[in-house]
Amino acid sequence: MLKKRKAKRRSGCPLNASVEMLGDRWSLLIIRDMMVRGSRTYKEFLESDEGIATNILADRLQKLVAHGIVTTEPDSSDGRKLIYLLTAKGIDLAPVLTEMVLWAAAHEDTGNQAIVRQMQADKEKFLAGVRRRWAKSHSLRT
Amino acid sequence: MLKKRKAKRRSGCPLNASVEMLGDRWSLLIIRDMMVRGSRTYKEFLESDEGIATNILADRLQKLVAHGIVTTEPDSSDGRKLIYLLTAKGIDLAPVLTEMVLWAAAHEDTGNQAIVRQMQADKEKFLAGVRRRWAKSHSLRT
DNA sequence: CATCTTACTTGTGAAAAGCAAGTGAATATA
DNA sequence: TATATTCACTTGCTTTTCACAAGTAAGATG
Repeated sequence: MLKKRKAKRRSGCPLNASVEMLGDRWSLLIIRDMMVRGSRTYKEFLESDEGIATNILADRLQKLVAHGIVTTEPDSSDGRKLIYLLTAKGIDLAPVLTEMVLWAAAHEDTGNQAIVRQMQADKEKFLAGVRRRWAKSHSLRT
Repeated sequence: MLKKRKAKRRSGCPLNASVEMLGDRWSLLIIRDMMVRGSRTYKEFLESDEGIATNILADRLQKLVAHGIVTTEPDSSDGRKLIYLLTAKGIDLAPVLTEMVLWAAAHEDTGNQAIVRQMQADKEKFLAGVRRRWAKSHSLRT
């Protein structure tokens, strides 16, 4: 399969860059699964609440890896498994996810009130916690 | 054309709610145009750097209105024009846009360094400025 | 009145999403 | 060791969405 060369951007605006990498119905949910639910394997992503189709999941993971948001490594104890991990760039999306969660929680009727209240109460503390937990369990890679 | 009844959510997660409203390649750019470029009419949106197709723009505006992020009012001095305005819910997206801009600016090679530096230097001050300017010129509506 | 603007809609082909089923390597089980 | 199962995907097919070009109706302009 041919690797696509750096598809050129529609504009130089940083928001446009973000939207081109993350602006679809699945990418941010996959990142959420890694960040807050601790998902690390293909199968775990497939089992998330929203029910992503398997071919779409494969495509999104590949794009996230291509964008340097996610990396993979083989599972040392099971040769079939591939472990997906957030890079530093991926972890840096935590504030974006947080603001999106707070916005929806403020304006829509959604669930997960417990975690939302924690975010509201102290955003910075919440983010520090996410980063610390991730660093501890995975050791960040570029 | 039949109006779709409240399409049911894939899950109750607030992030999913956000992604279902904003997770596409154009919605956030339209909001950016309103928030930072001051675009208010169909024609102004059409002229944005990224070059949105006219039918897609019509569709996205309609969805943003349906989600209560944007409202419209007739232009009193030109009966052809419709003025699009952000609601309070729409303005509350400022922190989301800010974090997405800062993330891309930190990790990608993008333009608009001036505004990015201002955001970095003092996020809260920047957001307060956006809200104040908007309130002054448009008077927020729900 | 003729022309131009504005905010769309329509038609068409291409691309992406969604669903079901299948594949092949690695592992667990009898 | 033979068989079944798990895992990470592919493949094929249908449906939906996107993108580009063209067209239209209401209102403004000269």
